[in-house]
Amino acid sequence: MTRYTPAEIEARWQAAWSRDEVFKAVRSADKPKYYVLEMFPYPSGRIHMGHVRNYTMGDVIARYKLSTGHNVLHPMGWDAFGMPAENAAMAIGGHPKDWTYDNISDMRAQMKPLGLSIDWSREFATCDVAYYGQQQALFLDFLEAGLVYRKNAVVNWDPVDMTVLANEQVEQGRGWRSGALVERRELTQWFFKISDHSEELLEALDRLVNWPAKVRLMQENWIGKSRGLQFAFSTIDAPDGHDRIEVYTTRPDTLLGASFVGISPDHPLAKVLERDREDVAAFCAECRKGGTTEEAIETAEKLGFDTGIRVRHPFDTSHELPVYIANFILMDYGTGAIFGCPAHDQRDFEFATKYGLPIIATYLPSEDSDETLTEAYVPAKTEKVFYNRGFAGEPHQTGLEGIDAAIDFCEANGIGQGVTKYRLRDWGLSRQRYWGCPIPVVHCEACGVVPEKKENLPIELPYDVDLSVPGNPLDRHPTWRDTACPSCGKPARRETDTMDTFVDSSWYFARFTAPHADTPTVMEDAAYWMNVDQYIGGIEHAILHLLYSRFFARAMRITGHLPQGTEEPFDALFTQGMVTHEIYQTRDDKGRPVYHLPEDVTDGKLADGTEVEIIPSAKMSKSKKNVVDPINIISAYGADTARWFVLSDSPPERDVEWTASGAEAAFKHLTRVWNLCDRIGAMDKSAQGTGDAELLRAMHVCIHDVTMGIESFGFNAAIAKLYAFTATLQKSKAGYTAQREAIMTLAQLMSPMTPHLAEDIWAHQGGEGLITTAPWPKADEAMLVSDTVTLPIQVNGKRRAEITVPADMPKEEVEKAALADQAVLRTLDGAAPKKVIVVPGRIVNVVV
RNA sequence: GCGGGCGUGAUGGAAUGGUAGACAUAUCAGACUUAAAAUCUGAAGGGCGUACGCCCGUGUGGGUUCGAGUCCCACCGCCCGCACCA
Repeated sequence: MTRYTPAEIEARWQAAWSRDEVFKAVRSADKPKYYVLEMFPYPSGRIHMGHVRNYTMGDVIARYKLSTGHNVLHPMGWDAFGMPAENAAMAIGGHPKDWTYDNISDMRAQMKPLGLSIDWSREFATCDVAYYGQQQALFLDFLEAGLVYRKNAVVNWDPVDMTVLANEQVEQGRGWRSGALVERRELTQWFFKISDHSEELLEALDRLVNWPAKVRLMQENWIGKSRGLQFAFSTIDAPDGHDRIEVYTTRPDTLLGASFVGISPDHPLAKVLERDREDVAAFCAECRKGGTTEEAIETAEKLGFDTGIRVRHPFDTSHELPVYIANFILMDYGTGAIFGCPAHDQRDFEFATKYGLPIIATYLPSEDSDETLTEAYVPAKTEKVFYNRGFAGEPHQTGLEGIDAAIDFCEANGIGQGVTKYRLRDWGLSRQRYWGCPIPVVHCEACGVVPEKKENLPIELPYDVDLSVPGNPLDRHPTWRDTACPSCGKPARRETDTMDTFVDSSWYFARFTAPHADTPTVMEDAAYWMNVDQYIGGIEHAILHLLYSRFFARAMRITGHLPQGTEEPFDALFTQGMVTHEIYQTRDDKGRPVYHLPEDVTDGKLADGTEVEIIPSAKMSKSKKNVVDPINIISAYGADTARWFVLSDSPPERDVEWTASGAEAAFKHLTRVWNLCDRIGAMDKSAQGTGDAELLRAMHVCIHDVTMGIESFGFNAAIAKLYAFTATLQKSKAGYTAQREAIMTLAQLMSPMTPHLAEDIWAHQGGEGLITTAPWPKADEAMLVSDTVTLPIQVNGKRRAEITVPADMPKEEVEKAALADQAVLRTLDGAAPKKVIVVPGRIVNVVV
């Protein structure tokens, strides 16, 4: 008897796959193509279990599709620009480029032992000049097509480090290094005109039927289409040029409940007042403290400042409302000005209470409701309410009807127009950082902002930069900025902002179809391989990455870099869960938590016998030390065990908890299968046995169940079926021929998950060629149906008995048989059934 | 704050509106062994009962249905996203 030695087996089969180039993707008209893609990793330096899970899922699909006769494209690359490389350079010295490429080679070396079916010849990193140079070409084409423009936008500014901060670098309103209170500051920045495509991006969601409904819903809400009324209040005592304040409201039916007008601190009127009045300037400065995230703005204390300016109510010009500057109003949405209706908006209610403004209800639950409110009355728009201060439509109508009637009324009376707006803002791509793709434009004193010439691309990042001080090193570089104006030829200066790393990840899937081309894409390759048939990644990318990629696919189509029909680049999307682990913690002498690695804890104790506190499972993170290094697992048990376990214990869309016992159990199971193969291989080839038909029937059921499981991402359920079938085979007394067929089929069904073990079993049993390229087994339909069926019988919905009847017995017969059952008769106790429900093949319910 | 999701034994989870707890872990018992490990066999949601069986049970409270873990409403808890993290 031989032993299961994964280290030896896995190296051998990986070499065989590589030698035969079985995963190399080549265009071919003979087979249907299938493009499977997992979201590419950031090269942090170590692969983690989340990567193993993500890439194993993609690999299962890729290998399954390969064996069902598809021409599979399954590539891998690196999302390699970004802040961690700069942070590492600042923290430990070294250069972001070296750090990144070293990490890539480390991670590639850690990934290869997993035995993924990847075409490594297509590998690239987004920080390769060859990639980002093509990205610069795309940018220039987008610019020419009017898909890019410049405008002012607000950033987080650290006044001590004198640098722009990412939202992530703002901790409780302070800069993460300096600890200084963060301020908002305006800079001129580049933007993609994604908002021009709002309606399209929204409307096309309906066609993404193979996307999770929740992702589509999240994108729909993010785009945020709304219909409302835009109109102007005329002002009293306002500065010149501000005799009107335009506001947008989604609830024009509450217009008679208006008790104030609020404008953003960034509103043009606020800016004019700020210039001349110290009190306004002080208030606006106060509003600009804190981070720029919507969360920070929404959760900050609501502050208002009465400007003294008044506006006239459009319905009754003698009715005047105060104009406040308020810190919770976003300049980016609507017109940057609102009217406040405290009765029907909780935020306005709190604001009105704080500043002593009237609270005027415009609708109430019913005619006899009390008009004095203790909180805002905000019913669903579909709910029927009584309009006590309605001005359009019926007194009793839903919010939606009220809104429509109000817009009609206002338009008819010349007070504004009904307009459709979107919450989606244009995508700011400028970053004041070194380690990103340089934006290929030049600033010329005579010509202004001039696009670089394509023949001057790529604009390469300089290597000699100083990252020891905060801020953008490109700005401080002695010579890199100096260039000639592409238009007039006079000395000019390069743009020093680089692109958001989301740009890099918005077209890499298209680049994989022609990864080494000297144009961004090659039409024939894109036409053949696009779209991605199955995209797999984390739910955290549900909005931004996926929306940006959808926009980019459209922009690339418009600029001729992708063929028609690729506007939605991902045909199917799957969002997988995280890998979690318990956290082991002790306390130091000051009571602060000290974390311990799982490998240092046995039975809840450290090596010295100290008991650890066990904190329930959480996302694996270095800081909590609840990490298991895949490399350790692979060297202890092999890649097949790691792959099997990450798929086995939880549904793929949910989190999976890594447990040492689970990993060990996976290994034991694979050993069992190996031993089973060994035993069958040693059988007398002419041996006859009993139960051949039962074994083969179970095998066909297993083929059916596992195939369905893989196709529907039910990997954990598929694995459960494989466990059950292995047990059946182990106990089987069938003859050699049937057992050999069973073990070879079992190996095939396991091969997407545990490809190395499967290859070895296949070879051991004398299978032809590689199991990887062998055709997927087909379930024989005739073997799946059985002659009899066992039906549970319920009385009033409670299970009381079961009967076994022929599968094709007519309903009436089943009903008779059920009512004749002893246990049923006893339960009925003479009562006459009112109704009998027979669901063929499922259940019988007797109602009394 | 806003948007989205999730909640089932000791644990991870299974279950086209149709027998809740498949499969696995941990636990217990048995076989093998001088013993342990490994391996194999079996038990097992809670309660009552000698047993046939009965009652309760999918976060909480309601509702729809012949029938609800699954659909609807409200609440509680946890997780993800919020536009410069990737």
